[in-house]
Formats: sequence, C-alpha cells, structure tokens
Amino acid sequence: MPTIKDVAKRAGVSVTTVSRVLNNRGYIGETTRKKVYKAMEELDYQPNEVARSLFRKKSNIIGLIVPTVAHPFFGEMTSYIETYAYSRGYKVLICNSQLDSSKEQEYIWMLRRNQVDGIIMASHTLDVEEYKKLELPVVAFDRFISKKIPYVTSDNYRGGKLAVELLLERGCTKIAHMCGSLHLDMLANQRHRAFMDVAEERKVPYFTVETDINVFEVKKYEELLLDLFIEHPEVDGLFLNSDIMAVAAMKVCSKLGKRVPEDVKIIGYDDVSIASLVSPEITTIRQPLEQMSRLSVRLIEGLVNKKPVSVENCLPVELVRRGTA
Amino acid sequence: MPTIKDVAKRAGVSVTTVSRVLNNRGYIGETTRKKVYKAMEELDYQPNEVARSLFRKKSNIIGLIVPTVAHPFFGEMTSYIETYAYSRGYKVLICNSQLDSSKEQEYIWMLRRNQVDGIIMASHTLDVEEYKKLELPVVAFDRFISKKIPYVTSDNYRGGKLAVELLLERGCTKIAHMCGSLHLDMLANQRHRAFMDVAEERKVPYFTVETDINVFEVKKYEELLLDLFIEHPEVDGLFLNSDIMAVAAMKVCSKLGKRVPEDVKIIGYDDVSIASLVSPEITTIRQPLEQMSRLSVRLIEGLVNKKPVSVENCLPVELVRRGTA
DNA sequence: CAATTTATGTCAACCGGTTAACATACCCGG
DNA sequence: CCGGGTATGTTAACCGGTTGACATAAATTG
Repeated sequence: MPTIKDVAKRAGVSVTTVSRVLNNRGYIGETTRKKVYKAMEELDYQPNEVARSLFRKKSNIIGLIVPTVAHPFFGEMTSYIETYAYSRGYKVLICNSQLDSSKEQEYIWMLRRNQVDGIIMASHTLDVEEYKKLELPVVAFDRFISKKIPYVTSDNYRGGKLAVELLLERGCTKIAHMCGSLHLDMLANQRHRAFMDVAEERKVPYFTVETDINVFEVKKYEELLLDLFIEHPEVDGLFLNSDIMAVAAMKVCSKLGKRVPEDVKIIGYDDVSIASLVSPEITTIRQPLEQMSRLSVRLIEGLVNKKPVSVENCLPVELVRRGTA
Repeated sequence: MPTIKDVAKRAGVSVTTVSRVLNNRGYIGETTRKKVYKAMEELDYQPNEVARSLFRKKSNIIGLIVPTVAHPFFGEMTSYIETYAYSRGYKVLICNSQLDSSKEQEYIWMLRRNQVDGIIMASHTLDVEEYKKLELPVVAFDRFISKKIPYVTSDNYRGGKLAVELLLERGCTKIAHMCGSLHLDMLANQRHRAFMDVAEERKVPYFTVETDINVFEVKKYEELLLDLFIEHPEVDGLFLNSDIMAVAAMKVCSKLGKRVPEDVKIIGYDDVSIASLVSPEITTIRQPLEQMSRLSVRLIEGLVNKKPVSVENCLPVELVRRGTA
C-alpha cells in the first residue's frame, strides 16, 4: 500500500503539500495540485482512514446493534440505516446480539474500543444504568432509557389501538394479542397496553400470547398459536406484533381449517415487504421504517456534532387495510 | 477516554509495563499485573483499537458487500457471517450495493481506505479486471472471478436439476423458470442451464422469465409472473430462483384461481426461513447457507494469514420436499 | 517599490498504542 | 559470590496521517 510519502516523492513535493491537497486547506497552486492528483492516480493511492481516524478522534463509523439482521424487520432497517449513513459519510459496523445481554454488553465494549462515533441500539437487554454509563452518543430504537438518551419510535399505543379497533369493527368477539417478551422494557409493549385498554373498554374477552424472552424462532410462533386455538377455539381475531408472526398465524389457521379472514381476522405489524407478498395480503400497522432509520442516523450525527437534539422522536403509524382483516 | 498513559500513571508503572500486561509479553510480576488491571477497571479503560490497527496494519474488520441486507437471503447470510466472524475476532462492515456497479466500486474503495483485512463479495457487478486489481483478500460468493480468487458457492447445476426433475416427477408438462438477470455473471445462472438441459432432454416445453438487472422488487415478480400466465396459461410447473419469488408465485396463482400444488407446482430456492413459514410450505432447494457463510469467513482468515486456501468451494444442495410440489 | 498574497517547504509534535534495545536491580541456586 | 532468570523502567522509533509554526520566495497589488 502506498503512503502519503510515496505520493509526495512521486509528485516531487513535500508530504505537507500532499496533505494540503488531500484536505483542501492552505494555498495550493493549480499545477501542484494536478501533479499530486496524478501521482495519487498512478500509485492508486488512497489515504489510510485508520491513521486519519486516530488523529481526528473520529472514525465516521456507527455501530448498529440489532437482535438479528436475519429478521426482515431488522434487515430492512439495517439496509435503510446503512444506505442513509453512507450518504452522510458514515460506515456501519453491524452487531447481532440475539437479544442476549452478555453479547450485547460485549458488543458495546467492542464498539467503544473501535472508537465508533455513536451507537444505534435496536436491542436493549441491559439495565438502564449500563446505557447511562456510556459516554458515547447513543440512540435507542423503540426504547426509552433516560431523559439524556434520544430515542426513535413510532406511535405504538396508537398502532395497538388501531389494530384492535379494526378487529372489533370487523366483528371479532374474542381476540388475542401475540407479542414478544413483556419483560424487556420496550416501547412496543404499549401496543399491548392499548390492546388491553380497548378490549376492556369494549368488554371483549381477550388473551395474551407472550413469546419467550430471546426468540425470533418462527417455529415457536406456530406452537404458541396452535396452543392458543386449542385452548380457545372461539378466538376469531388475532393481533400479532409482527408481520412474520402474522404469516405464522395464517399458516396455523390454514392447518386448523379456519379461513382468513372469514373465520379469523388477522392483523400484523410493521409492514415489512413480505406482508404484501403473501396471499391474502396481510392487513397491518405500518411503521415508517425508512424515516425512523434516517432519523436515527441524523440523531447520531446531531449528538456527534454536539447539536441539540430532541429526546423523544415518535413517528406516526398507519393502518394498512389489506386482505386478512 | 482514558489512554494507556492514564492507566500507567494510576497504576504507578510505566507505559511499557501496561502494554506488556495488555499483550501478555515479556516478564510481568503478579502484583504488578493486578495493579494494572485494577487501574484499568477503575478508569474503565479499553485499548484504542484504531491505534492498534494502525500499528499492526491489521484492523480485524471484514467488509461485506451484499445487494441488500433487506433481502431475507442476504439478511440471513449476513447474520451468519457476522456471528461467525465475531467469534473469530473479526468485525463486519456492511455495504448494500443495490447491485449498482458504481456503488459497488465506491464501497470497495471505501473498504480499502478503511484497511479492512478482507472483503466478502456477494454482489459482483463489476468487470472481472476490477476485482483482480484488488490486492486485498477477497472471497466471492457465488461467482467465479479468476483462479486467484477463492469463491464459495453451492451446487447450482444440481440444484436446478433437482428442481426440474421434481416438477417433472410430479407430472408437470409445461414449465417455467424465473431467475435474476442472466447477464450478471453469477454461478446461480447454472440453475437455468440445468433447467434447460433437463427440459430439453425430456422434451418438455419451457419458458424463462428473467427479472431486471438490478431488482429485488417483489412487485415486479408478481407482474412478470402474471404476464407469464396470461401468455401461457397452460404452465403447470414453476421453478423460482428464490423462495421470495416462490411466495410471489403462490400469490399470483391464488389470484388466478390456480391451486398449489394441484394445478401448479412450485419449487423455490434457498430455504430461507419464510419458506417454511407460509402455507402451504414451500418446496425448495436448500443451500447450506450457514456453512457457506462460515466458510467464507474462514477463507478470508486463510488469505489474511497467507495460508493456502482452495479456490473452488462448492457445497452440496438438498431438495426439501414440502407442500408446493 | 513596499506590502500583501500566494505557494511551497522544513520541522516537529501529535493521535494512542507497540516494540526493540538497553539498563538496572532483585532473587535464587549452585 | 557469580550467573541467569525475573521484573521493571527509560528511551526512542514506528504505524500513516494532520497540523501549526516558521521560513522562503515568487507573484500581485496599490
């Protein structure tokens, strides 16, 4: 790998001059500039960003911790985040925590050792205190940690409300909500809050199916839903916390000979691309994932540049009526 | 952020001693070691990996270029790669090229500037020459570039063969294959080769549906398949190059009132998790994605450590019989 | 023509570690 | 008591850039 010295030698100028060309500072003559560019080209030179990062104390790298990028929601989110971050001059180090808190802690340490400029946390299994200790810019995705740590979310309560209301509007009389662990302190739990509030207010019997703490195992979804229908065959409305769960629900219904939406109405969440790909298409609550992703990056940028940023960033959700409810 | 100097001062030892503790080299007394660890803990010190990378000329970062991590196949792959890489001491910088060659080129430059130890390329839209120029360790995913560049793939020809043979075994009389651009020089194109070979040998009429060069747009899949059925309503067997396409195919069939598998048999490819989640479950050709991912990382490691590695790495595929064929 | 402005160079320090070379000193065993 | 292993320190160079201070000289400008 050629270094700046090689470039200087080849162009017949000093290292300082090359650096000045590279960073566009100070006076540089046109001919010199051309000479330097030519030398760079001939040597196929590219500045060593590691050296630059060291000096500048800025790596232009964002750490992104997700449960797993294999889950379509986080896959899409990661794609949006990386694409936008790149357009802003940032690179993304990806971390799959599997919702395992010791892994999450290790990743945080690793990111710190690697001098990332900030961390977007879409997995939070640690105690609040651990996050507060971080002197790094941190943006939480879908979780409130403290008044100091900005977070991005969408209107989960409203999402939950819209979902149940749709089920009731469609005439459901016994409904269930399947969600992730309610022990993890995530704002997504507000969907369940809304679900219960509305169900109770309308005096509709309801059930809750909580998945394991550390699981995106789709097989598990099926089992749990099967159990639900075995215990409560009269359930005729299902609110699922993700579209993936909704797909699983459709399968379980089909297995049990229940027609969707005739016998059972199903409403998912997120509006990932698979939701509109299956048949019937899944009625769902759409989170503005692209906007949320971009906003996360902008918040990190704001923190990095010591600009004031708003702590609470809640974007609206939208009911997408399709075939399953 | 505390530096090694702060630790030295606090522990009352020299910087060299701290470094020796950190790197476990030379003689260190037990009491000194303890003092140093204690100081590190008290200061919450972590060594600056940027500085270390600079000195060692090794970043322990792998660049991963995929078309988009939003596609389940690449999402799952990325998850496997990152998890395995992390267990081997590597971090992963993720790049979504969108199958856009100028973006791909930019990402390659970026990765080089950032001194990654190697690149796993699962998107290759550039001319072969561009890749050969790279002095970096590169592993290609599903593409043969040159005898110098190791690649990981699975037995695409066999996969294609298994797929068509299954369709024929199931009695299909008019079949079609939907695949990505055949202009991108990917080993996945061998599936189409096999498809045609078998169809011709068995004298079964067949059609090819080629998607656009730069697309994972699922809407497009539907349109193309709809067009296919409008032009050739007698098609009764569909081989799709991904499970996502297969899901789209099921939807199109359902729209047209064709039952799967009774009227149309469908076989997908990859066996991503969604394949066994929809109903009916998708019959598919399984690529050993986890093994392929791990192998890619090991190849990078081998190249980094100047160990001899085999150029051709083709893993077996497997027919997974499920509900759609 | 003097004063600026422009253009470039030299030199050294710095970012935060790592490492080789060399010095010193203690402890232990033969 | 000498020699070698153990333990630690000092110093300086290095990784590949960046930057400020300062010097020099040519080109512009008023």
